Amino acid sequence: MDDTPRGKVLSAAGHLFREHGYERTTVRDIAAAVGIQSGSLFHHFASKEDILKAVMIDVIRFNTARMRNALAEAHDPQAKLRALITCELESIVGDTREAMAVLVHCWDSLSEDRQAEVLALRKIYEELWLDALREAAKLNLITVDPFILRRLIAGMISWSNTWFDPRGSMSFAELIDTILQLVTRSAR
Amino acid sequence: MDDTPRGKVLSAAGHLFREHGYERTTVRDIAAAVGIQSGSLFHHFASKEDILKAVMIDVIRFNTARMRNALAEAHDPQAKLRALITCELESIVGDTREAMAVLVHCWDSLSEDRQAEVLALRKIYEELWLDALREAAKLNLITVDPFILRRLIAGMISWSNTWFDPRGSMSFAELIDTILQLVTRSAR
Amino acid sequence: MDDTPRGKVLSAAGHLFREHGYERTTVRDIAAAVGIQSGSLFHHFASKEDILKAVMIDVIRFNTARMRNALAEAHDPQAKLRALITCELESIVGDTREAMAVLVHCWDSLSEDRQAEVLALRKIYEELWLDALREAAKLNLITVDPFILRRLIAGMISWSNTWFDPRGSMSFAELIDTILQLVTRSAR
Amino acid sequence: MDDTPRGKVLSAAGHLFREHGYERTTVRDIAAAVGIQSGSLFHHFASKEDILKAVMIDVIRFNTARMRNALAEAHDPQAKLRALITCELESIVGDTREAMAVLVHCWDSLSEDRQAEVLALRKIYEELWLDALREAAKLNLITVDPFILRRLIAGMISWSNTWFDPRGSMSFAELIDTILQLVTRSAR
DNA sequence: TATGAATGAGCGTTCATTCAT
DNA sequence: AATGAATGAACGCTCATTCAT
Repeated sequence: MDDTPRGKVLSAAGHLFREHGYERTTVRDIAAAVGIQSGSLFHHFASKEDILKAVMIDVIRFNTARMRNALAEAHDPQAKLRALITCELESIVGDTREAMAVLVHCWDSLSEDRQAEVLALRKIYEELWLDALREAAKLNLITVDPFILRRLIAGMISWSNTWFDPRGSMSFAELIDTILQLVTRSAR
Repeated sequence: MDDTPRGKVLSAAGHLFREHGYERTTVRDIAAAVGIQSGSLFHHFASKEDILKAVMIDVIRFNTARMRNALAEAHDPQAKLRALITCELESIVGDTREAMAVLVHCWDSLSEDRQAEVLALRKIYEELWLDALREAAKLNLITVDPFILRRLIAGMISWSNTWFDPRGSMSFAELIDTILQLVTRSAR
Repeated sequence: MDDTPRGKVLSAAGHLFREHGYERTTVRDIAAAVGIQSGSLFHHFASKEDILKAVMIDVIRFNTARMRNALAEAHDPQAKLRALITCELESIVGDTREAMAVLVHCWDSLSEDRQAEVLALRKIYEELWLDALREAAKLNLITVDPFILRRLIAGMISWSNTWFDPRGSMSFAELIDTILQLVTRSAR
Repeated sequence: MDDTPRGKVLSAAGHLFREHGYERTTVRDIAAAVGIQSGSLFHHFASKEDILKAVMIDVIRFNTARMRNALAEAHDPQAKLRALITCELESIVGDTREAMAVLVHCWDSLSEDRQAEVLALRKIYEELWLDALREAAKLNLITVDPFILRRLIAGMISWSNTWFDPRGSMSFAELIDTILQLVTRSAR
């Protein structure tokens, strides 16, 4: 994705944090994956935790931007809902899969200070969801309280990284439809 | 819950693993929480990982038993579904909240051997869900494939431990109803 | 050999000390070999080191007595030399093999105080050798200084536990003859 | 001998292993003797056991080379025998005294894998001895089977580190002569 | 005597971080 | 920027010994 030293570190770290967890990954592992010495990492990042924070921030920024773009092309509430589900599923099981898994899984490894920084960006992302859900609620497209529904959807989607395989019996598009049906048919 | 040394260790470990994660919790932390020396832990458990395994096994056994009891008193598919959702939500946000969070969150900290042992018990628990969902599918109570639906439900419920507060705007009973509606109304 | 608890402990300890060394053998290993709990060992011996000391003292006493008996039946210097070599070889490769290996191998694991106690008994044993060698020197049966020769012989014999196998190409009797020849033919 | 960090560690370890044994020597003892922190040891050696292995391998290599040089200047079987005894005695009571004592005394502390590595080098060294003894046997310089005689000599020489003192009543040269006489005069 | 839970000091080893080069 | 040796605190675990029962 990114050919700079910083980008290569982040990509390797994302992969390793996801595979072995944050604390079981050593800075030597990351450095070795990039092809440098562990001491050299500290010219690019002040600490191991800062690498983790950067992985998280980058992926949130990237997916927020992608979601904004998708929403810009969706012209009714139903289409917006589909766009949101599609984008979030894509982020969870697609290209940013590893960094997203890190975001969920390694959250507690981040100090409170750094959690707050990440949370500020996350909030912007969540507002996109809540705006669309509130609009859908007004039109009775959904009946469950937007705040609650957002959390139930987040659970379904984020959990899908533990089991969904695009080469399995259910396609990516079918999964989107299934979730959308669960969420909206309940409004009939 | 359990006044034996073993029980006290497991309860303290569950709490600490959940709060700080498995690797950030030291055996000295656990011992201190119980009021013994760290070396004494090893009279009860062969290793730190065995403590983690025991936390997981105990909570699966307990919740499998509770679910069986609830199912025994549910006499139609709809009631069974409600019983399952109630039990699992109870396990996630209620009394076994901490151990259940550990089960999900610390999974990768367990060696493959031990994962297999836990998985064997987990399979029994999942069979209970799949049996009920297959029965509900036959009656068109649900339309989504039981295997897929089980995973979507698991996502919603397990994620609820990150946000649900029984003292908040939504009660425990309302949450059960909401999930049940999402799952079954989609069948209309 | 000895059916008392003390005897069983000493026999098991000798075996384990020889096989794994003193520090790699735990009191739990010894207790398990005897069929008791590790705490119970301390009703018979004040410490692990005292067990080691007892193994050493017992084997020295036993072999000193055996040597005395053999010497009593040897009526000339040549026969006495043969008796000494035979007894010491027997102790090293025969019945007391394990305890003798412990005596040599685990010597440095003993505190200086305890070493002195064992050394006092060892001195009596060595006097038996030196008396016989001095007598042989007077008759020109040997030419090397008795004190030096005793050490060279001790080296040959004690080292034999690392390689001699009575079922191998050389018999026990042949080994005795070979050593005797090396020691006495040099006098011709 | 060697001024590199590696050399200083090996020298300190040899001294300590010899004085207190392998298991009673801690990595902190070794590090303190070298003047570094215990953790820093592990930049040079992967484990404590690897330090022991390196001590053994270094001393075998060194003494094999020395023996080869000495043999190259010995032009008849008698001279070769004297060269071998001189070199081995020198290694046992002279400059490499401590490492040689470690080689014998700490053997069982080495894992089987590492023992095999050391044994491979030791075999080369022993071949030097056996070649010379076989040649001496052909000329009736010795009568005892070379294989057996090698072991009796090894016993005498290795044991000498427990008692021989060059400042004592017997000189180094006299000890060599004494052993050579015992070994060769028996052939007359 | 025997038990077995508990102690507590110490073990080999790990690892994020520093810093002279 | 990059190196790599060094740090030093902390880790999981061991084990001889004690002692209430």
